[in-house]
Amino acid sequence: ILSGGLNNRYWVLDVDERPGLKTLTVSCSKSLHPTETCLLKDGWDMTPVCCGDVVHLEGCSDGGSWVVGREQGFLVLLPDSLISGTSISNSIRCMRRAVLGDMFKSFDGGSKQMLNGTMVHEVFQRAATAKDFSLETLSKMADQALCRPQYLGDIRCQDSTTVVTVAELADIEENVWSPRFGLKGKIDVTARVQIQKPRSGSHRTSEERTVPLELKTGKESNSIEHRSQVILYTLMSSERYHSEAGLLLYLKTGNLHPVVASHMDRRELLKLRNTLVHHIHNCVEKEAKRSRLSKLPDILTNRQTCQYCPQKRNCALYERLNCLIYSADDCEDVVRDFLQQETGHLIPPQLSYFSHWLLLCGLEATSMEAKNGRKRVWLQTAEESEKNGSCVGNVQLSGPVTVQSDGVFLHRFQRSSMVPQEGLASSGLASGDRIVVSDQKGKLVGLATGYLCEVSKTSISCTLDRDLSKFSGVLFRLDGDEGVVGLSTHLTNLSRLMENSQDSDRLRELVVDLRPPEFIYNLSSVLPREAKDTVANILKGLNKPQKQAMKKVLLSKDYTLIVGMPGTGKTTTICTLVRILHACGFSVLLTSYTHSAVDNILLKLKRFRVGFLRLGQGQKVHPDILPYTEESARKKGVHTLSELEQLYNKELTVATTCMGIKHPIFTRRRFDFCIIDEASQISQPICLGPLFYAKRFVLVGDHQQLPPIVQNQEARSLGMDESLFKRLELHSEAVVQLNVQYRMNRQIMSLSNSLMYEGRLECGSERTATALLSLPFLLSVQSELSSYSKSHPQHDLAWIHATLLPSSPVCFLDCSMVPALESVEKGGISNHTEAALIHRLLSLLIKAGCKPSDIGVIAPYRQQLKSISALLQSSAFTGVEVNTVDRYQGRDKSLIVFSFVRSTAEEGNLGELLKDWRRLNVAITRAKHKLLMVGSITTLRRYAPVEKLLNHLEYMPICKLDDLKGGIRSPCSLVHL
DNA sequence: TCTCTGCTAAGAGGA
Repeated sequence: ILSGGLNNRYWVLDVDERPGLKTLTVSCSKSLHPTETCLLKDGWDMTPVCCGDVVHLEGCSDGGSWVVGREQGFLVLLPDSLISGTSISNSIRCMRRAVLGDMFKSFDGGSKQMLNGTMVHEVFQRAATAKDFSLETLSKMADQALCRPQYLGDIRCQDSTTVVTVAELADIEENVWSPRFGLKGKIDVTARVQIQKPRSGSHRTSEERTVPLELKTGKESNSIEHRSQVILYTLMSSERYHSEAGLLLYLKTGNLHPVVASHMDRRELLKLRNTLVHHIHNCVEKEAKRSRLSKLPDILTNRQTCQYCPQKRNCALYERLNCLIYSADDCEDVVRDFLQQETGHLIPPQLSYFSHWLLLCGLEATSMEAKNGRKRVWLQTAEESEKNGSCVGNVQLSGPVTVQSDGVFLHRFQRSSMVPQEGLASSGLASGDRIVVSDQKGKLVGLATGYLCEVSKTSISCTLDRDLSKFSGVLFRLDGDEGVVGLSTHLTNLSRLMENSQDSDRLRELVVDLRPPEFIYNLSSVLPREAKDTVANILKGLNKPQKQAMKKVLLSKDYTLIVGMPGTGKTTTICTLVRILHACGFSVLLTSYTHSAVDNILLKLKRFRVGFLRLGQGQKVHPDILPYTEESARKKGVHTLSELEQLYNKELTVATTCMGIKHPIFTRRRFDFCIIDEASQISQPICLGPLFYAKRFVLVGDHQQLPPIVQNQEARSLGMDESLFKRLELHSEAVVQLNVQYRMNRQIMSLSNSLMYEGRLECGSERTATALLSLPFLLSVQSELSSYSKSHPQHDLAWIHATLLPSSPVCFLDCSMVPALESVEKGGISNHTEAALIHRLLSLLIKAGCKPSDIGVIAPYRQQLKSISALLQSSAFTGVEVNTVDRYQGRDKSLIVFSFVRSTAEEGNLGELLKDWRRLNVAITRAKHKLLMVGSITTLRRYAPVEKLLNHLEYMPICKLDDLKGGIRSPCSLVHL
């Protein structure tokens, strides 16, 4: 989105370089006409700006020619990537460290001093808010701070002539997003101050200003880093307060330093920002059509500085990769020593693994960044965003703001009376959505974040992280916030895998070197005598492969892979496994990628009185599991470190998502086993995370079902969608297959057997094998159809009769000759004829007595779900679940209708989705009793997997809809039915 | 050519 004005955005069309001078040809118009020029000189010419970049220009433009030089103007590179103040001030010493810090985020372990700093900040901010700095109050507040649960367990103007008086606090911990300068940050204290300066005569002038005030609790260094931080806060809040100076307060000494920035200071800091953002955005580069990792800023060879750098391992790893990629190994002795010390324990294949995955993550990050929707908050007006359904504008605070127990602020907004009334409920935002609050004018961007609670026609309530009551009267906009989750967890896990430690060494052997897993041969050595009876009892309920799986896990020294084919009772198996391990006294870390998968197992486990601790945000946890969360345990009162330790150590079993491993519990606890469900859908770097905390692990999944989603095409082709489950499967001695299924009847199962499992899938019982759809009122529907046929002999309805029959569990309706062509819309691909046909079939099936809640409709494309749902609005269809293939994985329904969607008249481009065998396999294995497939065989034959399925189907009914006379040509003619 | 769920976050200080 390009624009002129205050937050202007220009596209760089051309870069002309000459010594000491860079000339950019830019345009802020979508048509790229007219163009303007921008002259960069006096050091600005070193800005790493490239063709195709978006820039923001400050200063004066004379008839379409900008000059950015020593005394005037700024250029902000890629301004929509907001860079934090601390990242920039960190880059002063070492740009390389700042870039690595952005990639490998949570790497800094923390220290006592940091914890102390956080607490002292809070005490000061509270005292300042209360305007009470008495010793008594301070010590009371300090005591309170010491008992605050979030700190528990987290172990890891001094100018003679000018007098500055802080008159009032405007805000504490104010959040600022500045799209103008491409900056973001949180300001410790925003203070209203009175500044009295001596004038040349005897008079003193006095003025009032609102300025950022930065607190420091450590040594009074008045360092360039500290002052830079203040300058950046002043700059990013300049549109709010128009201040030119800020304050730096050292709490240890009580000294207050005014920090006044010159143009030069701001200029140099913005140049640093530009360099930093350039490196962050260009971590991958193309060389002869192949992508590779880019070079980082140069390595600093200062022993003193590097010794304590939290990024030193990543720094060294990157340098080693450099040598691999660019075959340059002529480095200084100091550097060679450093590399040897940090990475000497790694062999080349391990470095390659790291390098390979870093590249994949870099590629994927590019694709994710392109889709990042957060910048809409400042680039799009509220009206534009409202049209997309991701925003509500023109709302005002209504009623008081109330503080909730968990420290969040409950706000209520209503549409301002100044603008035409329109229902809020239709906005597209729904309760539970994450939101960002900004002002309508775009001056106060990102004021607060939180969750929507309730959306009605007239008002919206939400819980926010900050109290906005002082903004009564201000017009706000609320934007849906998808958040910006980069790949820092991936990278952090990869980096940890390369660590020189026992845990990492072992995991590296298994995962990277693919060392064969080892097993012991005798169960009696692992089974405690007193647990034998209990275990034997639990085993009774299992079938043969399930029992084998249990045994294999107990005998494993490294890992076990459990292949859970569709319907084979994966959840039950995991639940039983946990019960057995629990009975043996083993501790278990139970995880999966999604909250719902974790809770599915826990819901079962709960019935067997196996205790567990569930970590994770209450908002995401299943209501019935909430009593087991840390949150609810804390409500009963946890006040001391030992109470907290007790809470964390009490249960043998701990459950959380793979991303939940940043929890402080993992700084202390190790587990005997880690079980990961859905493992075939988790990307390798994420799957590694929980494995660091367990001696042995169990991956449960099925690589014949859906793989991890990878957005970037190149990353996918380089293997990013290979899960750890798939990678380790080559060691067949570690694999147990659950092949006895209790879901599908014989005919439905045979599809999957011929498509994927080569006949290995078996029915668990004759009852499963022969179960059919129940349609109690089929007779009356049939007679209705017959009488319709009599009065309309031109419509041959034999195909409908055939389709409805419960005795034919698999049925393909071929629309090739109808024809039923797909349509490409903005939201994706859909097929209206298939949607209409499905609508009619469902009404008949429901009329025949099929319960709507027993029906699932599946399509590979979201847009098709929309067009089907739109037809199923009437209350008769309430309960029918319409969803994508991906979302149906792990679930089933008695009756499944699958819409293939794709159908083109000519040889067009085919999508990727249906080319995937695994997606098709998931789609056809969701039905228990009846599977109806709707699609155009002529088009679908071009997909290899569908072709194979169709060949198998020749033994089953395929209704060719061209056989009927007019009946389908206009599906509306079925309406009479 | 479109499938998707995870995540609070910027900063807390030392050498």
